[in-house]
Amino acid sequence: MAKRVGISDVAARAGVSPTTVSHVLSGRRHVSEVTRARVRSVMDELGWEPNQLARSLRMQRTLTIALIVPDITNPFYPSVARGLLDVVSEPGYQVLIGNTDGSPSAEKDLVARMVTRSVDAIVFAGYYSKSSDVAAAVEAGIPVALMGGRRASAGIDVLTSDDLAAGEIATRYLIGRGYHRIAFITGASGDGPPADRVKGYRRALTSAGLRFNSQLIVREEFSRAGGAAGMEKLLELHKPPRAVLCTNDMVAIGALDVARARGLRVPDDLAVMGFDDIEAAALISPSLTTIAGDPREQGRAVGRVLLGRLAETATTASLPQRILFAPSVVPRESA
Amino acid sequence: MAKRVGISDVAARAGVSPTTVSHVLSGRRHVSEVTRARVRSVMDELGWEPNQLARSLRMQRTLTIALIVPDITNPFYPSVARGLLDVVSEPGYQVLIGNTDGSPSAEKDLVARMVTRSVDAIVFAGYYSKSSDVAAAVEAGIPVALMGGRRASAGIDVLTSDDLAAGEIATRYLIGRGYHRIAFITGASGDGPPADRVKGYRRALTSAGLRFNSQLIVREEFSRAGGAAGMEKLLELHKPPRAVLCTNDMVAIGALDVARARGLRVPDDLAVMGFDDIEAAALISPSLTTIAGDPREQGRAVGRVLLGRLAETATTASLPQRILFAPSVVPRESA
DNA sequence: CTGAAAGCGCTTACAG
DNA sequence: CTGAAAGCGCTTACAG
Repeated sequence: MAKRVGISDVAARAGVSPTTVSHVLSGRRHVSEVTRARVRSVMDELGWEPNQLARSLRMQRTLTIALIVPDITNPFYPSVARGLLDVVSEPGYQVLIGNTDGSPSAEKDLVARMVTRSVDAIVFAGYYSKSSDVAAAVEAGIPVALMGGRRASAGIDVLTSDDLAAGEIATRYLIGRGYHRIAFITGASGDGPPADRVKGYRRALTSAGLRFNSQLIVREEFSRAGGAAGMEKLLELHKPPRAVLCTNDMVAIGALDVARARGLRVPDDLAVMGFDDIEAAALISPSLTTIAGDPREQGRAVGRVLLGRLAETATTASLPQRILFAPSVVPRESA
Repeated sequence: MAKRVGISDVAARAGVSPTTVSHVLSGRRHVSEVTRARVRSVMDELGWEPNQLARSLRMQRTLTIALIVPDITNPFYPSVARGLLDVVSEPGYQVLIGNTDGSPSAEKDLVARMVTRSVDAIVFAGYYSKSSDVAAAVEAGIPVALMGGRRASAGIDVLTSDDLAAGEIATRYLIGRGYHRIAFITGASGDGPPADRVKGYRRALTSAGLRFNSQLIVREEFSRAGGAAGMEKLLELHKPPRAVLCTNDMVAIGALDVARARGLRVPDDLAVMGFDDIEAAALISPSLTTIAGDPREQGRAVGRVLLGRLAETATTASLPQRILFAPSVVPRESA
């Protein structure tokens, strides 16, 4: 590899100053037709492209967005990444990914690293996203989009799926199909998305004039085994449910395992519904009716919000927003 | 946000030169105990961390690795990304992701962009990875790891799954379980991984003393529908196969659909095997026996190779390597 | 319409 | 043991 050519090489060869070369590139000041043509041809000839590093240092922006997630291996996040890339690539941004495994120290560390790298913006998704996780970025004046947070605050826009609506929509769907005795297999109580889904379930029951029965809420692990255990418990009830909502698709698959083992017909004897629409939901048999957000669209929305922030000036800045993504039913065989 | 503090602020406050501050940070030259302690405390006090951009420009390395893939949404790639992060994060590298959709122009474009951004290394995975795709990087002296390429060349290490071995291993597994009439549902002929899998299948048959029968190779789309279509064709044969190898798991799931519809018992009447071990393979019923590489480990291997290249000097440089990843059988219910 | 010079924030030969 | 100065490769006030 020969010595990399720089702007001054181009300038010398074209018989102009680096200033002028820079201006033909940026178009930020008029350059005479002939000069411009000459510079352009020298650029092509030498194959020169401006070094982004130097440019970034000088212009104080890197055209880089950090995407910090708990586990890039969880299919939700690649879809978000895709959506983000969909909208930010065109204006020239690249995305830097960071994986935290949900560890608070890794989260802090990664945010700090991204700050020292002068990323232009950060999208942060933690299992329990809190604004304190991104304090270092906010302090440095870097706009952040928090996925899954409870509320927006200065410098932090929040974008999250509407889990309460998800629970409501799922429940209304089952009620609409004639199921009145509906159970819910969820996890340990807390106040994350699972709790919101249960809240939506209660709300939908109430507004349909159905009684909420706490016996029909069972708490298990968020796994296939948890779903199976929950289903067993429900079937031991004096009056077992006719339909069961499961806090996520893996739990629903566990519930279906039990239904199959017991010889129950799904959805006739028992309807089963999950949340998230993982890839397997469509592939198992019976296929799983579930509630889906659109992670790629969420990624796009995040990109748009951030691009908006990056285009703002101090005087045009709008208030931090909280954007909720409405989910919808993906009807399949199980309910 | 106050004006960002720089190395000269730290130096001034500690009563030393920026040179010294830099050296206490890098440890590349001795600094007296007391000075070092003073500088350190000022660093903490002001919360100063060196601006990576400036550092990169000066040191001519960015501690950044680009990962260019066709579709980050294909679960194979997030796993590779994870493995890559596993090994490169510790020494301080970050990874920049690029999505090409397999478009040759997007591939060239992304490689070029990564070069202008002075990434330290590139891992490139195309659907049909060729070294010409990364020519710009090689010219710029940036080491590249090509995933899926046919051969290594100057500046390009190749790491790829051993599809020939995969086909052989799968076939031997079926033979070992007593299946002798084994079909293969694959795609249009070509010379990518699918063709290698078929080649391995032929080789295993031959070395087991079984006859290769071209009627038992059917070519369909790489999809669930393709798998179903292929299975139908095979069942129409005068003597249908007792076992079928499918070029990937989605195709295998299509084959299983047909088996279920026809009331065939799997694996007694018909054994079905796929390749790749997608998430759904374990979740469907009967669960799918398949062949798995270990994408995360592949990502780790890529990271190690690249880190090795980055540590090399002109004199210590070793020849480009081609590394093959051996797959293994994941035995489940379907075969 | 164009250029010389300063500066983004560091590191590192060079000198003492 | 330490510092002054040059330089990484650009962009942009400032001046003409």
